[in-house]
Amino acid sequence: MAADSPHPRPDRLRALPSRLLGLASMRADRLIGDGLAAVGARKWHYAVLATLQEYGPASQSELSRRSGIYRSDMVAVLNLLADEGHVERTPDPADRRRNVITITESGRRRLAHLDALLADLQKQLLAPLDEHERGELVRLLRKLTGREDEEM
Amino acid sequence: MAADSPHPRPDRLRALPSRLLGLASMRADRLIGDGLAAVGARKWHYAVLATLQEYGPASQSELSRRSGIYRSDMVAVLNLLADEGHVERTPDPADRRRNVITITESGRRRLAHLDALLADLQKQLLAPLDEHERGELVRLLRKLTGREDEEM
DNA sequence: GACTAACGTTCGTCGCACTAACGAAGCTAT
DNA sequence: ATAGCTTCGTTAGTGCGACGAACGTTAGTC
Repeated sequence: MAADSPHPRPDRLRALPSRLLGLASMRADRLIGDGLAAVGARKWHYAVLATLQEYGPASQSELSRRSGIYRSDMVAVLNLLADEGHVERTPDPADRRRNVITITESGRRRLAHLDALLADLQKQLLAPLDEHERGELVRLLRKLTGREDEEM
Repeated sequence: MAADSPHPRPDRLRALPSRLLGLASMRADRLIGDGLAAVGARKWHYAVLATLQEYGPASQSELSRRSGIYRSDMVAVLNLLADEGHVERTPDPADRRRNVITITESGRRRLAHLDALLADLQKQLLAPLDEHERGELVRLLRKLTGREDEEM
């Protein structure tokens, strides 16, 4: 191999916040993605189920706004969840443009399962940090993304 | 705006570290991506130029390892940088499989320019955080991604 | 001299964020 | 009432970043 030049200065790349964020996010994505894939789920499935359970039944576009998924992509997610029997999609009698999405009993069980799995994966993800640091990281990220308003 | 439904329970989604990381990273990506695009650059160009300047000339695969870009994708990046005259790609006489990539004077100027731009963008990115918090965030991210070894 | 491995390169895949457009349905105003 | 705007679900498609497969070329190894 070529002479590894002595790198006296730790490069700026390693300290670049945007880069660190990207790196951390990539790891997280992979960890969570793989973990969920192992049980045949994707993060959107979890997001939708959780949103449904917490906010109650909603139309697809409301789900989109609440969960952050584009309504274009919501279709496929709901198709899958409906096929698996985790949600029900019924036309809204009050507004015939809308579908009302409801979580089923099976969906609740699925969500509970995924919740446990997710909790474990988050632990793995944050393993290098101690308890206080984990809290700090979450706080900082919330502040950074403008989500620090609602208390946890 | 739509009636914000009373959400009595702060949902788990908002506090999920992996999700916050993804959100923050997306914002960062966009901010930096747009900022760099405004001057016709991409983050990989910066990464490669910075790596070259800090570690000196190297083969493409070494650049890949050092900067984190896949060697498949390195080709296009170097094509562009070479076309713009920011790097030189010459065959390595010592190993004819390799190319030696060298940063040019023009590349150095470009890098300096991008450095200034990047510094500004990072400031924008971290605007919601105070000085101490920025340091903490970087520290936590480095620890999280296993890059806390080399001091900054 | 045959095997193996690394290098640069091309091509293709996968997932994600996002846009455009469209028919169906609701809302509003004149 | 009807014309015009908006919203909803849906389809299709774009762009990009991360990643894998394979190939010809070249080095090193037995």
